[in-house]
Amino acid sequence: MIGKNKEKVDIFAVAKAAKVSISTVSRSFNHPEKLHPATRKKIDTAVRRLGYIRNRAAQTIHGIRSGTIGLIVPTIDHAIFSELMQAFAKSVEAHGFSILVAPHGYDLEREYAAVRKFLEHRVDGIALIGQDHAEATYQLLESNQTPSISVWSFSEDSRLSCVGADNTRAGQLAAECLLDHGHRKIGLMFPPLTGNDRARARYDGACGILQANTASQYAPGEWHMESPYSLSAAKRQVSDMLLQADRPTALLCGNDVLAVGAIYAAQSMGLRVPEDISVIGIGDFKGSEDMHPALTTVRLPAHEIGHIAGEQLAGSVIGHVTHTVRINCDISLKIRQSCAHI
Amino acid sequence: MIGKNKEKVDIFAVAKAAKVSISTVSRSFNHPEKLHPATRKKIDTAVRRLGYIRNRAAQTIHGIRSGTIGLIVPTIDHAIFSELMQAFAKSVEAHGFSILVAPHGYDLEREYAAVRKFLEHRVDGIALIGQDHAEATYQLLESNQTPSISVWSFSEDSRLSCVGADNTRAGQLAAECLLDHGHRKIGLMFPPLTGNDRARARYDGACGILQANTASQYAPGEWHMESPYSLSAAKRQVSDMLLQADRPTALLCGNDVLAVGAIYAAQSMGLRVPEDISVIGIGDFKGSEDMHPALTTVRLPAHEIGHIAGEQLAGSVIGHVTHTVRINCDISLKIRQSCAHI
DNA sequence: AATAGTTTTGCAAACGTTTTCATAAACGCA
DNA sequence: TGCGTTTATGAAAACGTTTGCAAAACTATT
Repeated sequence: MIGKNKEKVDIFAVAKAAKVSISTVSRSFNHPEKLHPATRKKIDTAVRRLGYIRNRAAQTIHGIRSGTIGLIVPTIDHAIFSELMQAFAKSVEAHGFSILVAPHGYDLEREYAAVRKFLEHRVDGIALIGQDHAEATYQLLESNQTPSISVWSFSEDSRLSCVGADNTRAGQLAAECLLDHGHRKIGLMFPPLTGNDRARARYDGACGILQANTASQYAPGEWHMESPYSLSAAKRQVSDMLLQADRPTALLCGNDVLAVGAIYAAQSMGLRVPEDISVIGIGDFKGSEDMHPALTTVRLPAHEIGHIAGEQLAGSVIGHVTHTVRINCDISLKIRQSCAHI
Repeated sequence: MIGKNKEKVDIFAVAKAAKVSISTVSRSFNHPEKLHPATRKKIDTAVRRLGYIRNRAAQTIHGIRSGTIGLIVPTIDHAIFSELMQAFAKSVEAHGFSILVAPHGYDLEREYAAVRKFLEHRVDGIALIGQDHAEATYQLLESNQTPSISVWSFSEDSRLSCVGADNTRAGQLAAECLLDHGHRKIGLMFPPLTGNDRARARYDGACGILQANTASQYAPGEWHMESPYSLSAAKRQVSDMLLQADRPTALLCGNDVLAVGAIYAAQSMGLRVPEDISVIGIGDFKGSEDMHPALTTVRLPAHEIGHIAGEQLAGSVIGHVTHTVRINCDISLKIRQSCAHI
């Protein structure tokens, strides 16, 4: 633990200190069983005394895996992705990988740049969120043999391996739930749809069901809101809408953050949820279940998705998993308190 | 964009394709101005045609920076750290770094392991959360010349450079706020204190104030709760406590997540916040302001801290910042609706 | 047309490892 | 004691870059 001498401490320094050759030192790390116990001990002591730390970069250019996996997300800063990232990180770390993260702010060009950068770092695998990516991104990934996976939305004909859930179905479930509860005047609030296949699929799913039900007045004009992915923005949006004379009896929100914002908006105006207005979300984030009223929502298993994605990606790096794999995680309607029968 | 030929495409391949030497190719990346425009163009075309991607590992062993910064956090999965990480990531990325993340689950041994691993990857800088670290971690960081920084809690005698806020003061502010509102029967709910200097400082700060006020009954026995960092756990905890005959009039929570859990607990039992029980948090996470009732809390500027930390760390990697720096970001009491006068 | 100066390019060493192959040391057995 | 094995170690090439230095190719000047 001394090792504060100016000399750079590389494998040569260790070799010298232990009076062996560098090959032996290297072997003591990679094939310790091939060493004479005494030699191993000598080396161990030298390593400790010098505070030697192996240089992965040097190993990497030798063709050995870099031991890193890249995870590119729209943003780190929101409930869904945090939960996903945590699970993903945990499972790839169990396989010994470190994880490189890059947020791109829903900008597909920046996403492309992030992929490039990660490839320069020679990551062993790359995970992206969803299926909306620049054509150049797909091409880059395809022309490289770097294993990659698309996380969060399932699709039968995804260009990449994917593990996720059926967002269209999620939107349908939410809409059906509202209809089943007797609602016909239904407002919609979704995040911006461009470059975000998850939101788009949910939206399409929901609209499909609502349109099919001729009696429902879904989202004409001001009942149809677009809100950035932010609780306070959603709250503001909904507050304005609720001021209108004719208001919907229920609100279908593209994700739980928006839904929570909607509920807070209603509550702040003195309206009761669900008596005065029903709200349904999609996602089932941490806390959605615990809030008051407990949020009715469509559960997407973020943790499970992240975990499986990590396993899959690690698996295809290590070599078990070789071909494209597509995994559809179950979603389910969680009927709680924020939707009333009408 | 063809480049799907099996041949590995390295700098030699590009050189051959462009009919120049590898030195020239290398220079075209690192000192493009030294090249004849025509040569540069030839190389550019070859690079594009072959889909060549530079190998950072090779650059790294040459002594060039790896272009990565390590960020080690207790968990990715919670509001505070997400916001911090996002801001941190954004600011270091602006300087061209990629970021390696590792969560350690509040386990200081795992934190040490993460530091080691990052050093193997030859990160250019390391950011840790708070000041509680294994002695071995500190020593490792000190014997290495890798710039490092402690984020989130400020301390005048921190061993590492730090940028953060005064958590003790935060605890004090919260306690003072409750006392000012006339509360004397005050319950406390904090996350586990070991290995978490932020929570400990807040706790000590709060208790200091409460003890100094002889009239206050702070947290005897069952008013004194410890809850893991989870909304639902906090909710359960508080629900149980509120069942007791003699209950506090106010609850001081170690962070906003716990506070929100407390509020949901009260609401679910039919109690009104703040009329029946007041709640104060610490942190001011996203959404705290928007909830109903709006959460009274002590604001710690997560975004600002993350941003400044990123700038500082990038700065000391690049070389401007050379000596230890300690930055104390302002905190402030946000009086909103969840605390009543008594 | 020759010279000096400048720009552009190439050669080769260096970076810190891993690994193949060859050699040296140790061992078991007749 | 000597032989054939087995086990442990070392020498050197390879990995994909960057860069100092020197050579070559231009430009400008006379």
